[in-house]
Amino acid sequence: MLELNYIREHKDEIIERLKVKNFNGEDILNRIVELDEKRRQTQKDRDNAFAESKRLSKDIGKLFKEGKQEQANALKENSTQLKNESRQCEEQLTNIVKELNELLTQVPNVPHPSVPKGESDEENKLVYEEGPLPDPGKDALPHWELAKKYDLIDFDLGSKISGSGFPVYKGRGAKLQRALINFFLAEAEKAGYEEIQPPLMVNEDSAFGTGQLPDKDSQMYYVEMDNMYLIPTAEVPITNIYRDVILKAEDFPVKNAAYSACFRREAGSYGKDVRGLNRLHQFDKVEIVQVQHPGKSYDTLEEMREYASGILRKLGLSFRILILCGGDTSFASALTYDLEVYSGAQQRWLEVSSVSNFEAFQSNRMKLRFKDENGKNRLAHTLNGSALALPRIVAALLENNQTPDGIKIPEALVPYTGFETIT
RNA sequence: GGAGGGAUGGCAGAGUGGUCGAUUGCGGCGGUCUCGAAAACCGUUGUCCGUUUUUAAGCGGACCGGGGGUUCGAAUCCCCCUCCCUCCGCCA
Repeated sequence: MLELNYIREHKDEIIERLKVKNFNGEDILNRIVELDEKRRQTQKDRDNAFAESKRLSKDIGKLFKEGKQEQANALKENSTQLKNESRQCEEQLTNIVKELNELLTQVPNVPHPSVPKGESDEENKLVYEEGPLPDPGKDALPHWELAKKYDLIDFDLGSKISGSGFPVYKGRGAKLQRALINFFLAEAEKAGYEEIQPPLMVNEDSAFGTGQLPDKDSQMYYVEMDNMYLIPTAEVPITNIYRDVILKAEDFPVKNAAYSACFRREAGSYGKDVRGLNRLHQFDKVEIVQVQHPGKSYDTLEEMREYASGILRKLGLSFRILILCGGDTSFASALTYDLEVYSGAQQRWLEVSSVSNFEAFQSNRMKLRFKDENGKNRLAHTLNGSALALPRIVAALLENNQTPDGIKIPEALVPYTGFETIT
């Protein structure tokens, strides 16, 4: 949610910049400014009426104490009248604020100047590439074949138990998952992130705070009986730790890491995108979250991007980094980097990490603030990134490291798996 | 799931219809004292919205878990919800 003050003063600039996200904000922002104006006028009227009736009530109380019943009763009538007036104002005000908030929650975050205009992921901008493209050879098998061959993952079994998109990891497949999670968490700890184990279901306030609601609710699994949502990422519970919190400047940077299962409905996905591990309804991920001073959040974004890159490097995976174009940047994000690894057998790039700066967009929704040098409360900036999402890492590792003698486990991972090859 | 008790300012804890945004203690901040510190003493101490003179400050309004109601007036009375505690039941 954008700050009202900011909208008031930068309306035209915001409208212009939102075009990069293909969002036409002219009508909605004009209406917001108009409602804001109305809100302030109405509040003034209401406050004046309230102030007056408050004064009267005090007088009435005094008169009663002095035993002057009749005078008091006379004043009562005045007071009742005033109350009716102020009640009308109050009602108007409630309606105005309600509409204002509804509109405000519909405006996406303003993209950073470096975000290119574009419709879809095809227009994302390549900013970095590292390592040779892996070539496992002509006879290379895609990961779903390898998973079957070595009995690592059973997709059919998952379908039986739950449905498509819920794979069952078995034996060394399960162990590989556990090894990756431990490796990622150990790396995060080394980098100064405090580990958190969050709830996997969240309430409405939390889902709203990070921006999943009201816009993306069809992407989340919803437990109607208890009005809870299964988390699509640990970002949601972790960032919401700081909802309604006022931090001290010296708390920055707040750094948390969490492993969690993630649940996504992925309505509308189809074809090669959902083959094997490419897109799942349930998957594992280690997420890193930082809360940072507004002046430093972009340095932090670079740091987090570099951190995720470092893990890929340690796993020996070639990767590239893209800046998402406006159309592909999420509702709440101002700037997002995607990290992609090359999947040798599928011969395509797979997104394994997404690192974003939300600036004050989430903070404003969840009232995450800090006391600045002058003792004033200001909104903090929030950032998060995957470090990393497991399934596509597994896909790339299996495909790129396949040899006639089996699948080689990257050296950095061996201490965690306890085996060097899958044969 | 059933029965009961509770939710007040950073924390602890008063307040059950009338100048209560709220007694008090602790903590925090500033000061006196001191070479310095402790102790003691004095002062100060939240959040949000609006507004005025466009630093800072003053003024108006809201906020005693959340929402609604009664009343001229509610932290205090009534209703609904959430969370916490105790006991019973169930249970990984």
